[in-house]
Amino acid sequence: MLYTVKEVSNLSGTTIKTLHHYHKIGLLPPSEISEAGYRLYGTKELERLQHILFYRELDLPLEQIKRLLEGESDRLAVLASQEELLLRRKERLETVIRTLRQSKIYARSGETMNQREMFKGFENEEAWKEALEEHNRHIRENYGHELGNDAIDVPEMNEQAAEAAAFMNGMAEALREGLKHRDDQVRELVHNHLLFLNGHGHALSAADFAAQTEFFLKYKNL
Amino acid sequence: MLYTVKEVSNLSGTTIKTLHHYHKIGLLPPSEISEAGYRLYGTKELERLQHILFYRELDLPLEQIKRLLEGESDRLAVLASQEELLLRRKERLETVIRTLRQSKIYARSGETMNQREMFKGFENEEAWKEALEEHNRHIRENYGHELGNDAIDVPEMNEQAAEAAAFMNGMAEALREGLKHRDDQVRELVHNHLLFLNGHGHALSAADFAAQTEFFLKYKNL
DNA sequence: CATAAAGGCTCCTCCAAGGGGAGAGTCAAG
DNA sequence: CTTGACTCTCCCCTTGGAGGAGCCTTTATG
Repeated sequence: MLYTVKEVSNLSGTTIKTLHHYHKIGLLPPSEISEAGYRLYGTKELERLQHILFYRELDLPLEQIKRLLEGESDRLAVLASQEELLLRRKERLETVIRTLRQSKIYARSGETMNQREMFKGFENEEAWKEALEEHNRHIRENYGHELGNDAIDVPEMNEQAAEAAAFMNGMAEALREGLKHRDDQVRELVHNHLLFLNGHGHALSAADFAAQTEFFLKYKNL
Repeated sequence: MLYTVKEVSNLSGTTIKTLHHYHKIGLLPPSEISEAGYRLYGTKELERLQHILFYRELDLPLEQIKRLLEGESDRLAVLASQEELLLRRKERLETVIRTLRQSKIYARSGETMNQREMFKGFENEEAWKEALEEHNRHIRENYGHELGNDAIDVPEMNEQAAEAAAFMNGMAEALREGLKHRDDQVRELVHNHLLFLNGHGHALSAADFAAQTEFFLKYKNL
């Protein structure tokens, strides 16, 4: 099966101009050229284009993409390294979003923000990696465990996260609607939460939980 | 406090050349120019630069960024709309990553992948631009009622869940290791948690949070 | 005070990654 | 065989800066 420029363009979302360009610079030559000079692309080329788009999502210069693709012919290996880079990119984006949210809080309060903090996430690559380190340290220190690069059991994490979110949302709802009417509901909510925690390696008794909440009370004036 | 080009550059991660450029095109004029012709930037300019960088993260052309910033002088409104766009961007990135993972599965199995599916997340450029257009219209008209959360934002939900899980795990860890040694750490944990909640539309003050935990105490005997 | 290093300015050229459009050939259907 | 949708090449244009030359300003130091 061979595709014309327009078909490839429609499939991939790139423009015909871009395909011309990629041909000209030798990044994506068509598999075949018809007698009339029409570019025709096959499956291999579609795969290569997909690789190119993944790399482009990371803002790599085309020249570098070309070298990367020429150096590595194993599609699976390319995909794996691209995945890692895209995840880093996502983390960067998340840092930017966190920065934005911090800025909103400061803007609302009318305070001025630390100038360094204002630009977290925008730094250049090196500073960016440092920031990631710092972030990981921050997470480690504040939340007591690695969210970073170690082997994390993702489904397990997701399950925990879903439970925690459900618990938090449930509590929030209970608070909004007035606790008095919902004693039983909240009791069950807390109970389930404790069961869940215990079922996931957190040996947390109700008494401990109460101690935790007592502890919170010391910090009313945060 | 005024900053020279180099200082702004270091703070923000932009180059001096970029600052020159933004001055030349009128996107970010310095607040003041010294007798010797040196550019000097104040806090307002840093904030504007931050806005610019947020928009640039979305690949908006500088010309459009200029118009957007000129049309809107309320920092909080700008930040709110930028947050929405960045979340959409993150969603797009997540789609791309999903596509990549799907591709890995196919590559491993040796099967060929549906050509449409191969480019999920990329093909969306048009829809993405339309969304931006729509958003621009939105910001031009009014942004008074952006607080109403209509549909459920799935990535947003996931982030909330992850934060809640991290918070819970952190607290559990702190409990296990003994709270006394970690007062400051826990204080910060709670503080960050509150910041996070506030950043996500839960108008929860420290006092409210304390009230909530007080409530927990009634259930010591679960 | 002199002097050097570091930082700043303008002006000019260059680059990547395409976009726009002209002018002309090609293909498929009626 | 004509028409409309596609395609080709060629050339110039644009965006968002980067690099460097040549010259001025500020600051630290002996």
